[in-house]
This record gives sequence, structure tokens and C-alpha cells, in this order.
Amino acid sequence: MSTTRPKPGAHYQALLQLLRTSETVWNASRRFFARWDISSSQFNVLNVLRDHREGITQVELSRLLIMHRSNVTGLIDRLEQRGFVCRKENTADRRAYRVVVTAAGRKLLAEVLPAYYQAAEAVWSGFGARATTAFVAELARLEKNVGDFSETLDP
Amino acid sequence: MSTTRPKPGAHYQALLQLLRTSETVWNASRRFFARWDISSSQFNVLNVLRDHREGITQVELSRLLIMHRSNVTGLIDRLEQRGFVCRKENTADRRAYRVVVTAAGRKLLAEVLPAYYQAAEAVWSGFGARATTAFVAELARLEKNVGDFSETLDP
DNA sequence: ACCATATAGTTGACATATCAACAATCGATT
DNA sequence: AATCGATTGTTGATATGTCAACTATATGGT
Repeated sequence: MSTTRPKPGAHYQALLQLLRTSETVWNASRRFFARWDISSSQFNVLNVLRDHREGITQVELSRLLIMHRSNVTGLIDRLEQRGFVCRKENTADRRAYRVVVTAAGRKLLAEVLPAYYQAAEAVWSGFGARATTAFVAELARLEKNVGDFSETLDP
Repeated sequence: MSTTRPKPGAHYQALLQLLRTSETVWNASRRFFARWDISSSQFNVLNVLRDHREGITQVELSRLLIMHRSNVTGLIDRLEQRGFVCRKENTADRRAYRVVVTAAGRKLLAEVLPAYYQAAEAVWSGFGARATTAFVAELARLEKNVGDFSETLDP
């Protein structure tokens, strides 16, 4: 043996496949939402807000969507400009807003969601109930592995 | 029945899990490469170029990495500034460059790759050879479904 | 040789994402 | 009540990504 470099094995190939599949899913997601001229992120904002009639703060949004709070600013700016959400003053804490979906936002969601559920069916066509459940369990296990590994990294 | 809205079923939940796992994988990937102050994309560029000593064009890179060619410009700009790649003139076609990895780029890869293979093992820990193979096959099937669905969309 | 068409790379406008630094505000401790 | 530390949201710098429009070059048909 003249080299100590680990060989790219099955697990490396599997990781590549995972990344490739993720990429494909993301791109399809972008094309899907383009029909309503929104981004995946904008949809996610609306979808989260749907369950909070009283509104939530931008920091809460950033936690639910797992993104930096500075990113939420621009996202809400653009959604507000188009009338899908609204920043309401928060009397309890004057630093924060309560972000709420407007009627227009709800109307948009009502159009998108049925198509989204249909898309999910298309994506998993050929996967029976049992296969889907098993696959999801493995995805969850994988996610935990990745999370654990991520925590072993320095910063 | 007072509503025709499809209910969020197992396949919808499965799609959410897939997106969540993808997100986690991407974030871990970013943190991992931060150790060498490079992005996942920059690594992917170097990793692809590794197999092409004679160099490839930016358009070829954009196809291999599934990104727009205009994105490759900036990516190569930054990698070139840091001395990891180099644009060589292409005598055969004066419109195109031949992008090659430099010695510094190969040195970087030699540091990153072993850690990357190790990371892959950590990510798939608990997945035996058979389970991994089966999982990859399902990922591939899923990817095909998503691709097919994507093609049914307008643009 | 000429011209139409296609392709390679760049640029500018924009959306999404990160981070650091900042102002305003909150809360708790003194 | 005054102050210190933490939190909320914004801003500016930067990276990644898209697309449309542009220049320069290739290529193929007449």
C-alpha cells in the first residue's frame, strides 16, 4: 500500500446521492412556486404564519424557519410590499412586531396548498404507505447523525 | 363534505421530512467546509476539476455542478484570487477558458478529502452496507419522481 | 466569403442567505 | 431609579444563486 488516503466508498457515494436528490428537490420546489411568483422561503413564511392568527415576531419566525433574523427582515419587507403579510405593533414589547398573514396572503395559501399536497403525492408515487414510513424513519435517523456530526465541528 | 381541500397526509409529511433533512445536510456541509474557509460550491468546483488535469470550460463546469453559467464566473473569480484554480487560454476555442486546479488547490483538496470521507462515514453510521444501498436506490427513485414532476410544470 | 445562428463568458439587477455592528428596548439586579 | 446585560430588528458587506442582455467567437449553409 503506497497511499493512506481513504477510498471513496459506499457511504461517500451515498452522501453524494443525498446531496444530488436534495438539490433536485430544491430546484423542483423553486419551479413549483414560480407559478405564483413566490419563493420557497416566502411560502414557508406564509405557511408558518397561517397557524398564528395573533402573529409572531420575526425572531420567532427565524427560529421556526431556521434562518438568521437578518434574513427575515428582507423576506417580510417583500411579502409586506405585495400585501401578503403585515407588521403590527406589539404593545407588550415595543422592540418586536407581530407579523400576521393578510386576507390576500390567506387567499394565496388557499390556491397553493392543494397543489402542494398534490405535488407531494406525485413525488412519492410508487412509494406505498409502508415504504414511505420506513423511508421517513431513515431520513430522520440520517438527520440525527448529521446533526450530531455537525456538533463535533469547532465554531 | 364541506371542503375539497386535500388533507396533509403521509406523503406531505414525508416531503417535509425530506426538505428538513436536506436543509440539515446543507448546513452541516457549510459548517464542515468553514474549517478551510471555503464554501460547498467552491469545494465542488475543485473536486470536479481534480479529474480534469487538462481543464474544462466554465460551461462544462456549470453543467456538472447543475448551476447557471453566470454563477460560475464569480465562483472561479474568487477561487482564482485565492490561487486555487487558474484560467488558461483555450487555443482551440478562443471564447472559452480551460479552468484547472493549481498546486495550491490540490494541496487543499488533499487536506479536505480525507476528512470528507470520514464525515460520510459519520453521517451513515448505523447504516449497514445493505441498508445504505437500499436507501440510495430509493433516493434515486425519488429523484426521478421529482424530476418527472418538475417537467410537468409550465416554464 | 458571407451571414445566420449558436455558444462562452461577463455583467447588472435581483432574491436569498450569512455575519457583524448598531439603536432601541426590555428586564433584572442593585 | 439607574445601570448592565440580553434581545429585537435593521443595516451594510459579502457569497451564492437566478435571469436577461451583451460581446466575442464558432460553425454551418448558401
